[in-house]
Amino acid sequence: MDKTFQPAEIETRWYQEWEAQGYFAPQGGDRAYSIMIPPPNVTGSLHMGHGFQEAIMDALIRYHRMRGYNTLWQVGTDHAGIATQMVVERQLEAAGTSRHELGRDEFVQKVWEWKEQSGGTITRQLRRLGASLDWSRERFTMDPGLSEAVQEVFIRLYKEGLIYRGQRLVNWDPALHTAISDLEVISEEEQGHLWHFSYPLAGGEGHLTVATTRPETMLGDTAVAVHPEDERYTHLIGRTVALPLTGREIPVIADDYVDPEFGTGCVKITPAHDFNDYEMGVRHGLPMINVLTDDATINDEAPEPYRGLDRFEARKRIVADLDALGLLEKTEHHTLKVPRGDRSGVVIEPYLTRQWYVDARAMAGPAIEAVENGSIQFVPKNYENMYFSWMREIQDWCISRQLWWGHRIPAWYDDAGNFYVGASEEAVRKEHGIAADVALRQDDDVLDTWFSSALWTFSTLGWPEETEELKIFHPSSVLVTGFDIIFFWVARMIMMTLHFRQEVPFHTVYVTGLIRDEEGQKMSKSKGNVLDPIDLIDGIDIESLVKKRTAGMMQPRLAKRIETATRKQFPDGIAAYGTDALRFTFYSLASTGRDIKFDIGRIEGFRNFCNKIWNAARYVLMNCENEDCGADGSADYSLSLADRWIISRLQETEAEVARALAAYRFDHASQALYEFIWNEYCDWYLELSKPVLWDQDSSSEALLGTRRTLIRVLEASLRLLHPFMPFITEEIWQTVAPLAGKRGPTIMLQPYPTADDKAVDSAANADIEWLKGVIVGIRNIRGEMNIPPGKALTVLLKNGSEQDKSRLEQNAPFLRKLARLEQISWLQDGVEEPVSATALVGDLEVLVPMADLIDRDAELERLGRETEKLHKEVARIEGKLNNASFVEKAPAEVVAKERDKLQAQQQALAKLQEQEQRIRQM
RNA sequence: AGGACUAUAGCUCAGUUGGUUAGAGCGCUACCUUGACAUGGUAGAGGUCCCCAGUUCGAAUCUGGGUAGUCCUACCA
Repeated sequence: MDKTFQPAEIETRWYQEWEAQGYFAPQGGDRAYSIMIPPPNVTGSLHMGHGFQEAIMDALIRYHRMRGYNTLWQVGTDHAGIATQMVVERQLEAAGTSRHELGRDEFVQKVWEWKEQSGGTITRQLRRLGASLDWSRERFTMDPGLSEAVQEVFIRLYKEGLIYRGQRLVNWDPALHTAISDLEVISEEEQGHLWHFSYPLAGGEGHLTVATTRPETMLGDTAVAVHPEDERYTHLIGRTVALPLTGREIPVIADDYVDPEFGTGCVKITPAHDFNDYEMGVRHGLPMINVLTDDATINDEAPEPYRGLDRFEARKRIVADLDALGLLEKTEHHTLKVPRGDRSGVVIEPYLTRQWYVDARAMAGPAIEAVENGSIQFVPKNYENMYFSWMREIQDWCISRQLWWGHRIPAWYDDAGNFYVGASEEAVRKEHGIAADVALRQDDDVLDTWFSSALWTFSTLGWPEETEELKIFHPSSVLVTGFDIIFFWVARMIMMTLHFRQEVPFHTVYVTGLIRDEEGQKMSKSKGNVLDPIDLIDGIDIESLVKKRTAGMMQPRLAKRIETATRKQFPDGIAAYGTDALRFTFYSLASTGRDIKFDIGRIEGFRNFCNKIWNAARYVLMNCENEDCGADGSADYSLSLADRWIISRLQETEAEVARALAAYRFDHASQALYEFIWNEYCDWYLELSKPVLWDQDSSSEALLGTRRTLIRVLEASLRLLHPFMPFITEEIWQTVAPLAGKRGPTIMLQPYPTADDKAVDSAANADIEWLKGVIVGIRNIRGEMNIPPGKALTVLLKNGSEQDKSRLEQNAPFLRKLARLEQISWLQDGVEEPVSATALVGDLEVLVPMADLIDRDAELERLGRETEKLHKEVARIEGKLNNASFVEKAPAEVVAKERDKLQAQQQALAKLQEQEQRIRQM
């Protein structure tokens, strides 16, 4: 074995082996456990959020697989309609063409080509993470099978009246030329203006003043509204105003919606271009005049001078023209929320079109109930509130998109404007008796990507067929995802699955926090703070990192800033930490309900942890290979105190890990493992094994007992750790397992260690604590007094109990080795106590005679610090016990505990003060 | 505007039902290449648990009110 752990070669070798051998496929067990991966964008690449979530899923999957569950981790990718289409369109643009030039069929063909070409990236990256996904069952949302499920769902929902087609205002993306759902609109505050315009009353005496942030929509105004009880305006209700620039007259109407306090209390109403105005238009039967085109330029409904102008150009012109007419009263600065498309970034227009909708209100009821009655539980629980509040006010879901990449809507139109929903043109003709000479044209639109994702848990298992897999693996066990897609995906999955399967899609939703950079900023390309999980695994030099972060930047200034910041943070690039270290870092940071600031320092610590494990294994193998380690169980052995103790601690660790995983506390699980392996197995147990292994006089039973324990505890620890660090554990386990009497082609399919209560040995724990106390006490004196580490000390013990005496007798060799002692013995009765530095272990006094090696003043200072601490503590407890109501009201055991504590501390204090006296008299 | 979450060591974070001498990792200081590991070992320093009030014998922990930050939802033209 190398002196340091080298992950790179090990990782690829083992992953290929596992996959080739089919270890990832479900096998065995009556109990099933399944997770459906949130399908990543097929042409995307892995980011830290993926890395984090996949690490968690893989730990759960490996844990259950090892526990003997029939375990499925379903893998697949999403066609990601808008995102993918945009990428390919950009490529076409770069090549000097466009999708419209290609035509629909050829364009879709191009997208498929792009999918074939780049679709492997993310799945390769998933493999690098060690994710034990069942690749033999890989699915894609546009596979024939899944497409069939999509069509089936659409047709059935339509026939049940839960999908309908309607004309209403939608969120229109003028750059992408498609409707999008309300979830895909991001509203953020931006600086804008509030313009006040005069609308003259028809008839010429006076005017109303309206305030607007969007002057261009005035071309489509069909009313002015005031509050019905606003005394300033009640007399005008029912009259009309002459809408400037248009020559139209529009009524003044009354509506509660108007806030008399805001602006002038008069609102211009544009039902075709504003959601609230639309509602009011419907209430009052107002005409709806659409003045925009698909591109958000002014259309022919508007007066001639404005036709063909871009909306923002039109805005300027209208303000200028109104000003010229003396109708612009004032312009105020105003911050407003501007809705932008989450993909395109352009301002979204409320736009009147015909679209397909899912009646989400009807489907939300059972979905709310499933969470209320606990059929589905969110971890952490507070996300349930978020879910409820959204579900209770859910809007109908606009599912049609004016794109070419996606599941085409299974509806056909005839020239008379009738439409028919069915599986195919033939099916539609047959069902509705449409003659062959009647032309039918399929709907041009495709479905929202989330429509197919909503079916993911059951469509991947073969639905609408009643497959065996559906029976076994559905509902799935847990969904692991970020809170940002609870509405997009989780809620819709719950609705769809309940409707079509009459069962929940999953029992638990584990909601992870967001991975942010070390300053708590969201990672984004434009901020240039993105970390690629693969770079943390393989490492990257600074030049490549800078290049990667600044590639494709539109603004050179931004690129410069990113470069400077990157060079400052990573002057030497990023080291290769390996997958296991990265994964363990994710676990250690995964406390629930909290975003994660990813600090690069953490991963280094866990890389070191890998190295520690590696070297511990080297030590164990060095002492066990080619030796009898009790693998066949034939020879007699005896267990030392240390052996019994580490076995006992292993059980406790196993219990702790199980507890943590049951609660999705990966941070606790990782911490328990880290502490056990490093602070107990390596720091203490391996050291305690040395006096046995290196002693010429050790009995063969003792040697065997120690070797046996060394190897078996290591072997079990590797299995315990495997779900979190799959690669290093497999690599070491292959060599270690046979020595521990275990065989198998892979650690992956070995049983997961479970705690054996009978092996918990509290006496051994107490004895080791004593041993540690004595050693640490002596080390402390050595460290504080600057006694050279090589100098062997003579130590005297004083005031010991019978138990102390027997403990010393049994452990003297360990003390000598670990504390570097020449001799350790009891202070003889009647012998003058030498002036010493003192450590206390309970009542036992550990004396290091000062002779000439200890500095008198240094020891006095050290004792001073100790006694000061004790003084404070004694005073604190005395205060408590002198409080009558504490003694009276606190539970007796608490009071007794305080009394014991006080006594112990007082004794300790007295002893140290005595020592202080003796030294002073020197 | 409504709601959720967060505030603990220089930094990143743990802290179960109120009773701990408030912990870990990183960083820092000193010493050490001892036959697994310097990606290491030993020892040490470092905290007004955001503030105020309350409940309680007792509060990092419970309640109320602030302050600061993050996020979600809705939105006034």
